[in-house]
Amino acid sequence: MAGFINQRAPGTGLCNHPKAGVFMAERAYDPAAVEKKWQQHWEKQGINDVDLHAAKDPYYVLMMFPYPSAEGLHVGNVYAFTGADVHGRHHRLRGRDVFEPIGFDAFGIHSENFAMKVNRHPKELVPANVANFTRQLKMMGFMFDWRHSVDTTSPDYYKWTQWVFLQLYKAGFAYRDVKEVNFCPECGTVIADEQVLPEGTCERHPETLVQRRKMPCWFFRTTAFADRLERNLHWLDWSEKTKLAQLNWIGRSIGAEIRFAVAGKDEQIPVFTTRPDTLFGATYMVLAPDHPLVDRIAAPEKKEEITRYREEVERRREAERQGPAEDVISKGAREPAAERPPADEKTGVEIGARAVNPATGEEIPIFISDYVLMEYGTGAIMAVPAHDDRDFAFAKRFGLTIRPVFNPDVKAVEELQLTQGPQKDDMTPQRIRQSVLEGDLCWTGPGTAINSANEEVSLNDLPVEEAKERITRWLTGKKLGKAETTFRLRDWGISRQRYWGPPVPIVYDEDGNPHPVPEDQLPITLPDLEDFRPKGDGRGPLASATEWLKTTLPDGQPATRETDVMDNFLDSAWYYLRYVSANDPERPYDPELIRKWLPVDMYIGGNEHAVLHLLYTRFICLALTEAGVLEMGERPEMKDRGEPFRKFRAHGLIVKDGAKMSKSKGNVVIPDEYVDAYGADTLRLYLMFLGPYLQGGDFRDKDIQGARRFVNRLHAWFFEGNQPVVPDEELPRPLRVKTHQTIRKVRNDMDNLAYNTAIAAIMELFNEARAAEATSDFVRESLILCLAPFVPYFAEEVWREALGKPESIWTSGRFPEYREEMTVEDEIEIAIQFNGKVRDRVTVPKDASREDLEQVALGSEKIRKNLGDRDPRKIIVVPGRLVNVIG
RNA sequence: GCCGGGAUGGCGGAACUGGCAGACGCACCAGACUCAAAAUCUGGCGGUGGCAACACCGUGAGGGUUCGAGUCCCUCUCCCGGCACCA
Repeated sequence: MAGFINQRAPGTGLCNHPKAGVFMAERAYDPAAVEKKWQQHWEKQGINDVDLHAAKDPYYVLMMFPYPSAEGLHVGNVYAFTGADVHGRHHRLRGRDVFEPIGFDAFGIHSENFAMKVNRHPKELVPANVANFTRQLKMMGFMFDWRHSVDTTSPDYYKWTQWVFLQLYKAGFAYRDVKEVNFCPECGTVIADEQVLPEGTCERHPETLVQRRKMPCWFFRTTAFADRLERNLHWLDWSEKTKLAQLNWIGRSIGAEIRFAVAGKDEQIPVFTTRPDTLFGATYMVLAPDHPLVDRIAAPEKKEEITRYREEVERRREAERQGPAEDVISKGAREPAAERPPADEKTGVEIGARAVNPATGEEIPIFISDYVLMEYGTGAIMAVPAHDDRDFAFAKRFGLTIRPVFNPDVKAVEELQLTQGPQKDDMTPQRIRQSVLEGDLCWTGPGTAINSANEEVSLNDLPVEEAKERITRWLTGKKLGKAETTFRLRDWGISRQRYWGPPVPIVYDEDGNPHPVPEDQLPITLPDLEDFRPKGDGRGPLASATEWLKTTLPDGQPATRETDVMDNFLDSAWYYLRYVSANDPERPYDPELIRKWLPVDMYIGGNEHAVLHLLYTRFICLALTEAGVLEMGERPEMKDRGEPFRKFRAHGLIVKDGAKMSKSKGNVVIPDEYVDAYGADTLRLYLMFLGPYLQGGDFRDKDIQGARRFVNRLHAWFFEGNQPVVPDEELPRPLRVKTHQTIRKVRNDMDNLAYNTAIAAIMELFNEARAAEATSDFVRESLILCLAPFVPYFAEEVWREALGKPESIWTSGRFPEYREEMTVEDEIEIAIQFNGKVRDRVTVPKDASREDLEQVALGSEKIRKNLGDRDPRKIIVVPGRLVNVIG
């Protein structure tokens, strides 16, 4: 690991030869000195500080603020921040007033668990970690305006986090409820749905199974915004993969709610279905085992069986949770939890009541089964075994009626054949259709309705979509149902039975009724607790702060404080709003600055936050806007005024020598070591060069030397180059063309965050410029301005010391303009193909006509040889590219 | 199971709306400088055959469309990510 440190970075000038050393050390590139010099200089001059009020052309660049761990900045953070900083710096060179803030997300279980591990108090650890992070961030040369930094653990910050809670509470978007929630025994607290891994384990403790517990908790009504959260994704300019993850998570499904009457009782069972068109095929119903209606309608003699089934379900759930856990321990490795029992092994109990199918008037049996979940839809379904796999499996198991109401579309059946390759047996499309019609096969694909008519409505012969429409209209008219959309998304549980977070600003009167804390009493500071560890009894550590707990209502009545603290994700769900007014004691944010600077122009971060942080942040922004306490500026492309980020880009992940970095593998790249050996500029340049930024890449110790060599060569060329500097017009045309082409390419690549190819283009230009007889100021300035965002210190050194500019590149530099007519050579090389294979290459004037090109091609000796004495059958000319002679 | 993304030299990775595959960099090889090495500079560098000119093969596998396919269409394999008894 430390091997490379002992190697001398190439070309530092400090070679072993005693004679050479003195001379070279003076002139060679010394990143440590250069970077220190400009860092201090910039800080003194306030180069990175933006006057938010005076700025004329605001451009807000945001990156995901870090959790300041004890280990310090990870190369993953550096990678993420560098990409964002390059973007910000480039836009600064394009003349924008760029605001690029940073802060620290120091509250939360992460910090708290670490504190417990090392047996220290989090409040002691945070300042040291923040100081270390600050040092590292400054070292890396990011363009942060440190005057706008925030720390979520500071009462000056969390006062306003509590304020956010109160705004949501007042607007009806926050509520307290007793629900089944996820409880991580290792964390000793409730966690959000989004923090539970697909394996059913805790995000923080991937080997600990999350329990379901019924507890009183605070929730945010994310579901109230499900529709907008989903709808806006379709136009937001975000990375597709991020939007897709959110779409999956929100899970909109469009269908209908249909109410089934219970025979002989004054009760109704509403169901949600995406296939109302199959209503005539609903031959039974299923309720979730814990559906509240079950106890009201079940036949008395079934009660015992129902209770037994419920217990069985509970046991099985428990077993499912624990089974895989033991596997994990015995295997000593994390494996996905064992699958549920095969989906076709359905279980359930008939509850001895019957429902009426509103379309057929038929009485149908009602079951409870664990394949229906209380949390989704209405907790009840109409079962159409002929056209739903799960219902089909259940019906087969219990011998229930299977009534086909759709005739499978033959074309679809044929495609099914195709896509599934050669069938094992003789399941021809005809056979499949026949089986479906006989109720021996389940068909969920397209088709036309059959057996679907009553006296008032007929769906027969209609395709699926039209049938849905017609039946929904009929149901609506009869007041038996209506079109309905449901979402998978559930409300956000924000209560944490922990210490290290902002206390929920709620107090309870003696009857246990919650009251919001008046805003002028904020912040409710965290009491100093020696023992901040969770007790595991479900109550937070704050419950033991006896003095702190006691308070009064505004009218003087005694009251008790809420002991839960708020989820860490709330701290980070509004920080970008606070940045603009980081030190304002009077208000969370200055409305004028918010209108001017928000929504954020570019947000760059990791896709692992696609559903957690990014979804919560959007929710909070929509909710605050809805509550009337937030109004961002008008941006024409933002079709919803409550969306916080105009653009979001998910950067890729960085691996080490092809393997994921992890502490256990000991292959974690620590930026400091590389900065020491190569300089921050070189590390930045290398990180941006090692692969496409949006896809990530592979960090290799050897390769970083290439980046360093490039900077060395640049340094030597700028400071010791002895080419004559002539007016640009006097340079040979190819070099001038290359310069303009490069400027165009860099501009484009920067817009697409395609940093690796931008750097490659700059390297190409430099290779040509260096080989030329002479150079020009335009070439030199273009080179350094294109490269500057990657190597900010080095660029300043060149700008000031080599080019002799009086002012900083970061205030006086302007990204160069290219001229379109200068991006094309007078003469270009085109390929001559014979029958599609390149046989020759010729140089022709750039505007050669098709006829000229044909003649040139036919004149080629290679082509003549291939053609022999035949005439070409055809000639294809692609101007500017190639000529293809077909013989 | 469903939905995304990906597979290109020894390696990281380029390639606009189908148009010269392998830019740029790493590694490697040769040469220059040096007593020597390192650093630096110059040149080479997909595979096979050939002294060479050149020829053939080559973008995960197989098929197709096209004058022409890394790029478009179909099937399959493997890898990464999201969702998953969601009605």
